[in-house]
Amino acid sequence: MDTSFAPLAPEATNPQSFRPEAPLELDIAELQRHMVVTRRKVRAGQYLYRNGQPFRALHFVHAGFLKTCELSEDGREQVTGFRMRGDLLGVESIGLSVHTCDAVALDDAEIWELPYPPVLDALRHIPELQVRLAAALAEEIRRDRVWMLTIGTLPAEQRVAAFLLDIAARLARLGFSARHFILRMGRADIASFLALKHETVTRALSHLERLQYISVLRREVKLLDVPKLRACVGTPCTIQ
Amino acid sequence: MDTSFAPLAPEATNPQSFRPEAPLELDIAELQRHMVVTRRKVRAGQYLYRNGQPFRALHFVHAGFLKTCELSEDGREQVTGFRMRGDLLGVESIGLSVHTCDAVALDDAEIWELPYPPVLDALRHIPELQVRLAAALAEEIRRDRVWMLTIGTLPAEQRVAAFLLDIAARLARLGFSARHFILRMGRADIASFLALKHETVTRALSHLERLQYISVLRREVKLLDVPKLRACVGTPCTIQ
DNA sequence: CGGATCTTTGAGCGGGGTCAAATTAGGTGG
DNA sequence: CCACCTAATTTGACCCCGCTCAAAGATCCG
Repeated sequence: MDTSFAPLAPEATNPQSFRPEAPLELDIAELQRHMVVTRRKVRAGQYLYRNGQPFRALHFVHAGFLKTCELSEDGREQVTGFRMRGDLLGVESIGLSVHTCDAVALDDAEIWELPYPPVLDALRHIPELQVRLAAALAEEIRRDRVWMLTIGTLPAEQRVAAFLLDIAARLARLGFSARHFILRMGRADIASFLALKHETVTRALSHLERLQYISVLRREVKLLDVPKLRACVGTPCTIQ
Repeated sequence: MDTSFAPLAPEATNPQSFRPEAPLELDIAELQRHMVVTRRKVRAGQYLYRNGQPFRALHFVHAGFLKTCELSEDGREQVTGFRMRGDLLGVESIGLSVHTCDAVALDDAEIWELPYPPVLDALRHIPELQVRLAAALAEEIRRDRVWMLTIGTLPAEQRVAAFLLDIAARLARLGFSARHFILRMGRADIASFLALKHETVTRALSHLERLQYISVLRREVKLLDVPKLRACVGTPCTIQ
């Protein structure tokens, strides 16, 4: 079996090198005709926004990788999602004056800020985009609920498999390799997102590797047997 | 201790007898000026809509109690929420042509149907309501994420306590008693929602009763010690 | 090189799941 | 109205998956 990572050149074959030509869902150019869209760099580890800070903009991820975290008053923390190029952050704060969660860059990121509430006025003049915003919010709800289903009905290893397939599919939509990628988050973040502990995630990954479904070395992942992974998470095999 | 339910007259003190005078978030009268709002009765156990059916309307709950269920292709099922008077159902399907989940009445319900997409056109003529819709969607996202936090970070008994406090708070907002109510759903539905098994929910309720935090008899619940329940779910006690 | 962080693995335990049975409520038709 | 049937709830006994605790690499950064 070839699960060695040696032949990988450090940068040339990096499966997630920057690719600005990937298509975007949102037509930013159209929006810019109606408001001031400012660009913002956020370093890995920095907060894009924090729980309690004033809500002044929607944040469109142009490049980079982030996580969103829900917090409780007594200090519990839950990763609620991972966001990448093309995702819109901050929509959960619409209707409020402050953010109710954290957004943290896991990678150096470039964010385009759509000032709020001006963005709502802009949408009023672009009825088509208004529907797009509602649709984007609805899709966020659907995504969250599919994860509720996953977490509520699948055991640890299958949650991890579902997580890998989700990341792979999203990277594929951006034009990256779905079979070979670098995780931008640590085991603890994956664990929190999947309602597990980091040791359990590690063990699940190790076991999936022993089954030859994937190969893992720290944050580098290769999907070796996607059909088996899909079967693992309950998607009936398309063949047969 | 008085945990007896004997003194309860069958209807007169029913903590959830119909109360149409409770205030609503959505101004239906305003909407009716722009579209045809049809009323619909749904019997307990019937589907309001099902996964895969065409998405033709948003559904406003005027009376009754419902659950929404997420389904997987391989037959797994997850209760994603319980909906009562004032809640808007179907928003998760905005942007799609079919529903992606089930909505089931747990009680005889009266639903006001806001035809879609006409409702979007109506919103275009009522800018204020357009923002309300986005805000309603955003609040749905926040609610889901708070449950992710609860399920991801609290053990079984505390999840059940959080569930009871949530139901109580929502009933209170509708003008019902927050201390004494009838659950409209079975143990299995609660369990699914909280990512537990029904026996675990039963045991948690029994234990909370033994602690004198609540009293339970089948679906009838009294909250005896709300501060202790709140402390249980991590809300720092407001009194010191 | 040295220290902090992240990942991996093992050993042991326990919370919650599984299986089973008893009890009770509710519905239905005689 | 009651007998019967079905479904919901409760409880016990047992077990296992995932958590806890601990320690040993591995990687990164100053």
